[in-house]
Amino acid sequence: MPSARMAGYPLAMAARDLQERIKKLIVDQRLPSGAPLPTEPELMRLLGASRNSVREALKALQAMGIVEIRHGFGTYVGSMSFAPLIEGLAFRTVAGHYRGEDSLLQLLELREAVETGLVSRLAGRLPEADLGALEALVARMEREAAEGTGLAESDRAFHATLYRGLDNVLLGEVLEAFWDAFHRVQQDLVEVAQDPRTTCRQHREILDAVRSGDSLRAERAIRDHFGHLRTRLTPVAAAKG
Amino acid sequence: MPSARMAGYPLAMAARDLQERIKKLIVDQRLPSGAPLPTEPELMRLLGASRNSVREALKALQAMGIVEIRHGFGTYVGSMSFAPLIEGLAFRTVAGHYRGEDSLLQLLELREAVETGLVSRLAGRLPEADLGALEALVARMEREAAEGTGLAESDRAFHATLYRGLDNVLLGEVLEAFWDAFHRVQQDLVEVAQDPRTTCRQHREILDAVRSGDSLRAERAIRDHFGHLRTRLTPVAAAKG
DNA sequence: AAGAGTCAGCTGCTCTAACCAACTGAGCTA
DNA sequence: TAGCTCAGTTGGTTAGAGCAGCTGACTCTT
Repeated sequence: MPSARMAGYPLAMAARDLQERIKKLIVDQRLPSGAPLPTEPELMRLLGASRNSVREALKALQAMGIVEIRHGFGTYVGSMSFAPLIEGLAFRTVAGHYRGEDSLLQLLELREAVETGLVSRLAGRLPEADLGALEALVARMEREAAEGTGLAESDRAFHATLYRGLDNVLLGEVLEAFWDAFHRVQQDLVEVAQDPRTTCRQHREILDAVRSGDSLRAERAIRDHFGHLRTRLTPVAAAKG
Repeated sequence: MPSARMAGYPLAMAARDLQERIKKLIVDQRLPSGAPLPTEPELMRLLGASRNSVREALKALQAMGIVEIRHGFGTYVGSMSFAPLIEGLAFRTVAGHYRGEDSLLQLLELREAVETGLVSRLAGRLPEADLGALEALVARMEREAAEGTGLAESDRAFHATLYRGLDNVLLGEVLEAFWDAFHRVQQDLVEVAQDPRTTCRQHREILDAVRSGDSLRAERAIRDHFGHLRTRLTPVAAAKG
């Protein structure tokens, strides 16, 4: 005989329900990121389900970034980052690519569409501190370009810093997620042979344009940057498709 | 004694690995959305893991939209939609809201930031077919406003149709995901008492602006629309926080 | 007394084995 | 032939046992 099931709950549909009830637990108790959740045995009692069902629910929540599981330590409320979005977006793009779709190009265009729209609003409105940080990043990129080391991390930081000026954490995270997904897939799928010096020049132009306050020039700078990436991408993607 | 583990794999880390290997299976075999995956017993043999571990991996993949599980039927490659993104975004917003953050406002601003940037590029470039569809949608909204029925679905369709003109499926899906997340959270958290006639007027203005080809006017129309939503939102959100 | 090693106990992780529940399709019944 | 029933397949759930990582208190050494 299975178990003395708690009255009031239907016999099936445990799994989907469990997830909801765990989420409700977090919301109802106002648990902040990093707060400890009940242990697996406790959740079993609390939710009236078996260990397996509880674990499956937790695994799903973990995949959504809602919960963080640390072996031998405990389960915690997750950081609610967009790591799952990156994961999903990257997989979707890779799978599409191998099926002959231009999914990588679409991902790049998504970034371009969003960033061109945002950068024009930034032109002339960035605080001096941010401009300085961007300046330092471009300088770092130029140093890295001369040394021949990769400048991916600097590129990521540049874009992140740029849109920090919009003063919306959520937006910043989403853009970073797009960058991460694109970067990961690009590394997995194609060998990009970009000239680092060109990349530096383009970033400096973006910075100068934003500093000058010329919206149209800023937009054009971003579009040039992405356009360059796109031309580097298309033939390789087509050849691999 | 547990099991004769397959040689070549470390003793631990099965779970994270299993997900990767199932994803690899999909990619390597070029499985399109909807294609059937091996059954659970087959996956057990194939991956050399127990039923539980296989199921936990599948649950995680399901949460990411990579896999679709149908009880009594089979497991299939998922539609790779952004349903998980909606889930995660909605939960993040709800949780933040109950902790006193203005997360709902941030979500709205995210939509505003992206859409204002995009709509200016659309102005004057929308094919007549899309303009006609938008016209029909606004007409439907006006009818719904008069009848007093909800016009949420029309609003969703309007925004979706609008950005279809950008010719990027991915972008369209992301925007729809943002809309869905916002709509769901809004319904859960606050009672909005919007005047449907105002909403209609604003959508008609957006349409007219886009048709006229005046980028600035289109941008202003979108900003007005979101600004109106924002003013309806702020006091309630603050009161509930 | 202070430091380092050990071990008991928590935690989550994996496995096995059995049974429940949803769906399909072949075969029986009317 | 039309409809029903039932067996077989698939995923869903439970149970109990043992494995693996982390912590902190205890003990042994210095």
